[in-house]
Amino acid sequence: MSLKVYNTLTRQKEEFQPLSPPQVTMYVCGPTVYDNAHVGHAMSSLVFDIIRRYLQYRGFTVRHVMNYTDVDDKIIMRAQYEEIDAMELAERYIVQYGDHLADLNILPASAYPRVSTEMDNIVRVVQGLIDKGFAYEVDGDVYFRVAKDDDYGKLSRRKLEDMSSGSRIDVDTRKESPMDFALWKAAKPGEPAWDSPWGQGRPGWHIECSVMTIEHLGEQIDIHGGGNDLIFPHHENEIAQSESFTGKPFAKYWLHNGMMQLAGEKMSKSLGNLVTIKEFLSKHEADVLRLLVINSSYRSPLTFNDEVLEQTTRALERLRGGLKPAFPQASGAPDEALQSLVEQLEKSRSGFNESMEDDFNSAGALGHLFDLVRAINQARDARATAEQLSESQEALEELTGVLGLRMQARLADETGAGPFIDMLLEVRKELRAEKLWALSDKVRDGLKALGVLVEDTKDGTSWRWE
RNA sequence: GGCGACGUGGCCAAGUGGUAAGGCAGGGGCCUGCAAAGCCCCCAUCACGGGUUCGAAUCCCGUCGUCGCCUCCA
Repeated sequence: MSLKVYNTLTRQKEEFQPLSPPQVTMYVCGPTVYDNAHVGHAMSSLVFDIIRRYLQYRGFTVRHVMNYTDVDDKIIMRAQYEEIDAMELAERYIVQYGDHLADLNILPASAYPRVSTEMDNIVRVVQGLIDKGFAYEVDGDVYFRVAKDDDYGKLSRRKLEDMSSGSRIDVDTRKESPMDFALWKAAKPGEPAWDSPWGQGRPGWHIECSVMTIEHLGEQIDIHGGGNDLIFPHHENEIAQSESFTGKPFAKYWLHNGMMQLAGEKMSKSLGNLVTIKEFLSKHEADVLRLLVINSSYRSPLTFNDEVLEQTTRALERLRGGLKPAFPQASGAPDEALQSLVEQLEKSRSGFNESMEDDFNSAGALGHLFDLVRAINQARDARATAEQLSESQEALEELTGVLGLRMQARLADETGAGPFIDMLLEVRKELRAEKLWALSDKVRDGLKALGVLVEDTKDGTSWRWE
């Protein structure tokens, strides 16, 4: 099999061939830390976590870097408003985002560089661009000279002429071209500032990612990822800076995730239509968000609303149901039942792989896992023993694990209520033996009201948190 | 205005040339004291109009609609 990935740069699926296998270098643009992160940010981190996990499952060694933008206009404005230090504000949200990543079961990156810790490198690269004629200084600002970069616009497929005509950018007459963008901005009074050959100032937005990529992964990398709202201008400018500086192709594959949609619109801070990760996790399990992401193409917009969350929660229950144990008194399933389980396991495993090979088609892969769940349930119903189910259930755990699902339902003893619930169910068992249905149902309904689902089977009664 | 993406059953969503995965919801049945869970069965011809082809949801043209980027944004 061969892995195909959709490359924004070429607008087509290409065979994935890293520069020096089995090593894969991947840089993903992280958040600007000035406020609570929302589920759209989580989506992006989840998408690239799934990609990373699949690459590792497939035998690649992934070096993964995600940055935090901790020097930025909005951080400064917010800090001034709250009357605290800008770095302190950024630190607060960096810590919070790190917690979110852990809560969401996202594998730790190899490095989390920040603008504030890369300042020397940034200055060095900006100076290098000036030296090579790709940038110029005006009144303490440094701008990238777009006209000097002959393939500028190749990622977003824009032509300079098209852009300047319809431009909404205020024309800064000091710039040679309206499309020239800032590499370094002179400090205004009261703003955080760093020393540079052009005076006190701070970096422009795009340069940090070029510098961090080169510093932490090298001048040429395999995968550069981020939301598709970053294609222009951010990634376009990264390419311009990096390739002008190094003279080499920058990232081989550009991967972009679609936007989270709330009420038909992109979820964003500026539109104010957002659900923070904190809010989400207070109401739902992390696996629900991950399953939502898995169940559609990472490149497409993702519908996010209460109805879909409800559906996804149910789907997660079903998926986990495949891991329920064999019946305690199971005596063994007939050969043909076991045979069809084995066949479905093979089909599901190969189907899963084929789907994921096709540009990480996790939704297709998930479909094959649900087929496996059904087969396991059928075998269990046919009295398969734990031993007879184990191979399939282990495969289900392995493959859902590749997608990063934890598959752990809320633990029974999490609240310490387990022994009390067990005792109630023991009493209920006696009530049922006496056929006192009204009373036994009262116990079940009462527990249900407290979030405990009671299920009777031939082999006894089990319960779980709703 | 420029560039790009998308429009599949009630909802979410795979599938990009050979006659529509999966999940949720719904209907019927089995099981069950009842329920829950599980199992079985049923439930779409793919926005619309042309065209190419033996054959199209899948390719081309047009129309309508939705969304994204062009300004900070995952």
